Amino acid sequence: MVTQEDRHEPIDVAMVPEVVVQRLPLYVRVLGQFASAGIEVISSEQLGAQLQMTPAQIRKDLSYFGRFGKQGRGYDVGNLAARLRSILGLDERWNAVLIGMGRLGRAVASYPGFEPEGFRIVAAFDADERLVGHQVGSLRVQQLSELPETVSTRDIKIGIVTVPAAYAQDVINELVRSGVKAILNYAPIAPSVPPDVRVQGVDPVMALQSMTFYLKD
Amino acid sequence: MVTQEDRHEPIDVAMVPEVVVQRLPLYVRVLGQFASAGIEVISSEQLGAQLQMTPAQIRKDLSYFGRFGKQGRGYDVGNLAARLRSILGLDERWNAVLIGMGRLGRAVASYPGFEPEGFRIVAAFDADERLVGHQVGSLRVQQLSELPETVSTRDIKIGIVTVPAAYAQDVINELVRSGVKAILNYAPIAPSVPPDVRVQGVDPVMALQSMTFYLKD
DNA sequence: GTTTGTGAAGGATTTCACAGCA
DNA sequence: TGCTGTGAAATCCTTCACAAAC
Repeated sequence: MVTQEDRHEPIDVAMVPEVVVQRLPLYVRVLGQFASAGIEVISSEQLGAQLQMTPAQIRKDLSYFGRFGKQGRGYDVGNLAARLRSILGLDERWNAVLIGMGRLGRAVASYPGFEPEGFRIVAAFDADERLVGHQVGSLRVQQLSELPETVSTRDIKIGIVTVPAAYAQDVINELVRSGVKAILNYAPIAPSVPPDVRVQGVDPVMALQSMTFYLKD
Repeated sequence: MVTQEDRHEPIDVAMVPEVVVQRLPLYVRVLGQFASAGIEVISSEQLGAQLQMTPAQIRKDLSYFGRFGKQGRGYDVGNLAARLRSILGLDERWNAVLIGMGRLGRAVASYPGFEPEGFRIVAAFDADERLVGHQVGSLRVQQLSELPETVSTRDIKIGIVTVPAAYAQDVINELVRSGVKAILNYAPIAPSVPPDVRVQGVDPVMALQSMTFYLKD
């Protein structure tokens, strides 16, 4: 028998505002924190207090995906976290390629935060001949010409770019041509990509630069 | 004589939407790219094409801060970049403290991207006694108890947090108590801070997690 | 002719406020 | 009673469209 709660209404991706999708990982995070603290049920009020947002926004955000709470009680922390992970596709494992094996690339390759969240870097590339063939952790650095082959045979949808700014757009173009659909860009540039490809920048300098506006008195 | 262009209308910070402030560093970036390419004048149309946004949005964003363009011509790349840098406070130098000198902290300490943009890490801290006193680049690792003193004597408004998730909220509380007003948080948590303190997270995992929503077919 | 700067219109997101359920 | 889920209202943000400037 299929109950209200069990039913997985297929989510119409286009109906969900992007800002809402951006906040989902945040909810997953904070639910994890509450779970670690042994809290099993939580209200939108409490979540809002922790995240410094209004309870209404949290409830509205969640309502795009289903009905996860119980009136008079709140949300089951573990269940809500699991549902959100599933909605985000975090119950799958995602293979990624890493391009650029300089200082930054090696730091990213050895970052221990990806694996426990289901992201695995399965191949590494560099344009520098001298690096090709070297072993970095469990990865052997490949030459860029092997990229399309690797992406398609290993079903890779994610590319991570850690090359110098001057090469980043070219590398991103290569990733796109190879069929990658999501790019995590560490290079300090504003890249151009086709509309069906997503880019997220990881850029500590830009993050600082937007805060200084509020710091100058 | 004070012309229209020279006049620095004092910007009412509260009047500027936050989204606009977030985009300013992006404009600075892309203007830099155009400058490097030897381009001296640029239209909102061209800027919009590069950034994949509408020309109207760029013009509207800039209009919050002044009138920087010339009708029929466009914007002087160098001048606009300089004006935006000044608006963001990027013509000042900003001192920052770094807390957490483990693997990630050392990588951040040696990241060469901060200095050329006016951000300088002037002090480093770690709770681990065994690290205190060690030299990391030009920084001597200090014990956390010296944080308030260092923040106030060296006029530090920015804190960079690279401690493990479990300690991050405590460290952020310490930074806030010491008087830091902007925090760059590398820890995978959603921290709470008072409303007069800004936080920006640098979180590659969350960036990936919001893209997978669109990847699952 | 070209492109800016900007009110006004349109669209998107957030918040309100309350019916409905546990 | 307490809290969710959600239409409707309010607010915020983007885009339009055009007068003014070069």
